[in-house]
Amino acid sequence: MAAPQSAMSTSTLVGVLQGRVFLSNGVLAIGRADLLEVIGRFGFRGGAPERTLDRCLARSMFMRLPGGSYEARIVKVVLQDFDLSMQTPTWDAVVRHLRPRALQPSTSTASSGSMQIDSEASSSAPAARPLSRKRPFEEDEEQLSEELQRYQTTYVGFTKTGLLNELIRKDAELEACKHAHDNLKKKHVDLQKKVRLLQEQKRRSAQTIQKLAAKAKPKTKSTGKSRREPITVENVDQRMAIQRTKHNRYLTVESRISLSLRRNCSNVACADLGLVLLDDVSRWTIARSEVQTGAALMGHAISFHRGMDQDFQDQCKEQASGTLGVAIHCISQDATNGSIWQKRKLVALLLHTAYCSNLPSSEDDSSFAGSWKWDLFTSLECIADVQPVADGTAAGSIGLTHKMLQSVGCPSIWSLVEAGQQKAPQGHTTLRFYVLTTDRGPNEVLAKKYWMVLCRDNPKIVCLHADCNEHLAHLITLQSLKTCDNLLKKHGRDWKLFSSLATSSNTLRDVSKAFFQEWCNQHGDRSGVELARRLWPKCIGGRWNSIYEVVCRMFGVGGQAMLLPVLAKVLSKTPDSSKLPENNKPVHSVDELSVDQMKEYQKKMGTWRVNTLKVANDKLWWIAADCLRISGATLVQFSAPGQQD
DNA sequence: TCGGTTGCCTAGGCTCGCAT
DNA sequence: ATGCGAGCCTAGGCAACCGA
Repeated sequence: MAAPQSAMSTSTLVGVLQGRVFLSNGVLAIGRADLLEVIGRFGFRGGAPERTLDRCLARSMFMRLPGGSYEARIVKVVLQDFDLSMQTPTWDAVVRHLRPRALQPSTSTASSGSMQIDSEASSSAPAARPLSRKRPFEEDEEQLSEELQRYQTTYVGFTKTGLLNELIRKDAELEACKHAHDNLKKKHVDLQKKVRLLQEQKRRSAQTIQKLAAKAKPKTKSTGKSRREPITVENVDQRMAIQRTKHNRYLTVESRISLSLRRNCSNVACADLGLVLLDDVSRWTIARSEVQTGAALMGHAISFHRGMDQDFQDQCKEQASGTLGVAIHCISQDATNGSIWQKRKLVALLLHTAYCSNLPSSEDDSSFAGSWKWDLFTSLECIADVQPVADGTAAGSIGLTHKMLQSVGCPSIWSLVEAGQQKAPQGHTTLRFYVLTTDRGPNEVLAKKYWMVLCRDNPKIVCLHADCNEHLAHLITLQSLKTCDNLLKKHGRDWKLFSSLATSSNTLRDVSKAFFQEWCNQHGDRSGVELARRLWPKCIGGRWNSIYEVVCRMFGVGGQAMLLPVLAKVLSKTPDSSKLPENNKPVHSVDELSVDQMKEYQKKMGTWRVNTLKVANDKLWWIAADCLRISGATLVQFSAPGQQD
């Protein structure tokens, strides 16, 4: 804002800072916007600043100057008697001391001097706020002057500005002390609360210990057995009951385990299990119980393996001459099909550990020779936490195995080799056996080789391979299919058994609707609903046992006599070629790829239909399938015991 | 501390309506 | 007739809050 020239006629212009004009009589010549800000900051009379300004102007509390400026005398008191070299913080503090309730127009002449204000800080100076030293404006001039004069008499040699600065400094110190005091007070209250809580915890713990001790004492005396009885057929209802504590509020630990077992042994959602059990238990309680039970099992496994390590270390310390420690870890690991969770596979690991920290030598115990003394071993079977498969390679498999073993506290070959363990003192030996049971996937086979390489230089770690029996059934089926194909070739057949079964099942799935209708036409509606309504099962390569479902269905619906007439009728019809691009019909899709795929599919299905009809007419195909069905029953029983009818 | 409630979110499956 | 997307449902996870 430019300095109004007319203002110089009544006051002497001494400076222009940040658009504000400072006059030698201690007033500001400021613009309307600044004046409104001043009114807003000092809260003159309350109400909207605009209305306040209008009222003040009407009462000549501000003087309007030519050029759109106003003369505001709010700084008169300060400027009268002081040297005017105060910095902005000082100025703000002074204003706080002098927060006026009303502005009194003053006619007093001003003293000379100039005021310097930090322009940047000035614009963001804090708004006036009431302080402990707040005074009404009516008394401000007289009281402040009297107070300062009194101080000057006491503190001789100080200027008024110096005294004021001292007051401001003391104010700041007081504020800081108050703040620190509040903090300490709060901390004190918190600590008192914490002490009370700890005392309460201590008291309760002591009570619980007393109660448990009182409970345990008579039982151990009277029976001499463990406090917990194992679950048997007779007491299963009692042990698995859902019970609550005496206030009927909290579930007992046994009940929580029971809930989680019931949930895991059933296919009932958490939200519905309460309804099934006729207990008003929330789904969250059941979910929490599952987590707690799982955590307890994991904790037990970790505790067991730590105990094992401790036992081995104790034996090492004792330096028992000629003793042998043996640990056997049987690891079974397999992954699910892909995309089971977040587009990824999941892998599970079953671990069976048995160990004996001090196996007697054959010289010590004559009965030991020739047989293991398994009663000296302590064992545990546990399941590691399920992990998602991020890397399907052998290295990824090793990483997952290592991670899952760590999760149950069992050292892996890797961790043993890395830790340089097996450095037992002279006289004591600890042997570790790792039995790795997996499928015959290429990554698993390679991973097993990696494990063997890892421990090849360590004679105290033995790594053994084993094949999973369930996967073995698939491998046996595969081998029998190969043998069957060789025999078929010798009998002049150009089709193979698995591929012909897969082709026929795909064809039957493709024509399922027509197949059902034709079956109903030929064999009646009742037979159609019973035998032909369900979708034909699929053959899946790799899951070789899947063909048993197909051959069982083939003979379950009546074999060649029932199936062939229907198939012949359905497959003799020309396939629907209405969508083939060779026809001159308009094609909706503009996607060339999908057109190509459609053509390819139609072509393939045409070939499959011909092949299906061909093998269905061949008596040998039915005989081979029947042989497979009969011979496979045992394998399926091994592989998936619940599936066999 | 425990158990219940509520709200918000994700994933997957299914149905239905609409456009082609 | 078919493909596609919106919407709904189910199952479940997580966090915050509340009351006893």
